[in-house]
Amino acid sequence: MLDIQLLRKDLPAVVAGLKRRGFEFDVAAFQKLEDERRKLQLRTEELQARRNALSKQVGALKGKGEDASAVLAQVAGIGDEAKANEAALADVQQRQSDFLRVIPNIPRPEVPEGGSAGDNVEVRRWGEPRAFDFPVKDHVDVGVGLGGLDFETAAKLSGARFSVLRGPVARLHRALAQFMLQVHTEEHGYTEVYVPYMVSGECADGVSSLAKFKDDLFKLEGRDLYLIPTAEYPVTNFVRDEIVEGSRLPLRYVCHSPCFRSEAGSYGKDTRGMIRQHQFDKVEIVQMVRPERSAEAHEQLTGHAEAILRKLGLPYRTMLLCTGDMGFSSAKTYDIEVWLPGQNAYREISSCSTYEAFQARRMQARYRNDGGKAEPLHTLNGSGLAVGRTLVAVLEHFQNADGSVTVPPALVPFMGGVARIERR
RNA sequence: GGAAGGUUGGCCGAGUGGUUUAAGGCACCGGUCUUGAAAACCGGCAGAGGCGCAAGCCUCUCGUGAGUUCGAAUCUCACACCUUCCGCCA
Repeated sequence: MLDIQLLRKDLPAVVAGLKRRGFEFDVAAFQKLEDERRKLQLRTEELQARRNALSKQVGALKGKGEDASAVLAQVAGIGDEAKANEAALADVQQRQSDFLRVIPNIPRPEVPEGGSAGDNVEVRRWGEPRAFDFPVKDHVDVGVGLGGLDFETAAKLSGARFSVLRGPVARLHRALAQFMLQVHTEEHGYTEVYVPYMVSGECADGVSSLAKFKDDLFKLEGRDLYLIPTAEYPVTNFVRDEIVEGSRLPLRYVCHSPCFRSEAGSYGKDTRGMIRQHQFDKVEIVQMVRPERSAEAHEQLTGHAEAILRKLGLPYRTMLLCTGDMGFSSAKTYDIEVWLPGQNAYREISSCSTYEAFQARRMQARYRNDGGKAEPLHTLNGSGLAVGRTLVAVLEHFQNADGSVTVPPALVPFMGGVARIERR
């Protein structure tokens, strides 16, 4: 959520910042809520102050054994009036909060303006798409050919957008997650965490807007619990309602978890294979940092995600998302896109964002700065990486003419020494 | 599912209707002392919000929400969460 102080102090700057991402801030509605709130708050507090002062007099008089009926007569009626005003104030504050919580973050100035993915800017590229001297298959043909990918059984169990993995392909999937955890914990300084795969609505609204995006989530029937669409949901909420000592920052967590998404708005997209599923695994990296360190941490975290692809030998490019392609809570996002020979295209395999204080304000996550004051910390996260899509990239990039797949050297230790997956 | 106990500031903890302006301690910050450090001593120290040029003043918050009252951390009701025990269970 945006800083309401900033809205009061410099509304034009907020309006201009949001306009860059195509969001029209309703100035008139905000001003109306502000005026109403201010009036009610002043009146309410005045009444409360009067009631408190008079009640104190009653206490003093009764303590001395004197007659308090004159003061009691004065205070009569103030209580009811105060209560009516309190209720009206609570109502307008709720409406103001509802209004603010569906407003997206303001993009950082260096984020390019644009309306769609076509306006994203490539910032770097690593590796060369492999040249094949045989007809390239996509991951579905490679995986099914190996007997390791089975969408028919998955459909029988759960319908579309699920997959079943078998044998060495299932193990390769596990090896990828293990490898990523290994690199992030041993080389990048993250602490591994295991978390609930369901979170409360309050947690969901802490990282994004539940009101806006609840259709993208799977909700448990009759309970205020949602299946997590990413480990960002539980992990970022570690610091919800906390004041973290400044000396403990930065906090760095890595979490391997399944992710559940309804893909409500993507009915026709990527229906083939395991690119877009209702359930997929992801290794997520999360940081909580001091505000002055967040820009640097964002670059670093993006580099941590890229490192996985380099170690695997998978070509990729890194895109700076334009204002129109960014997520609701993000101030700046890099997408890492891996080369998929089967699609002859770069496809998103990681999204690395800095939220600055946007999520922290929603979550009431603060740290104690050097002056001893509590202020919102900054949160960041990125996929490091999406395991399912990494499996897709490995199957396609390392496929051989005979239908086998070479295991990337970095993964061999996690495959029990197996260097090549062949049809059995 | 049943029963009992509990929830107070960054942490621990006192507080059963009115000088409570939430005691005291720990941690933290500043200072005195010291070659330096520790100890000791002195001082500071919750959060959110409003009004104000400012100094400052005011309001709210003792798990959450209602209620009783002139006045609630304290009394009543509901709910959430935690702990322990019983039952069930991977």
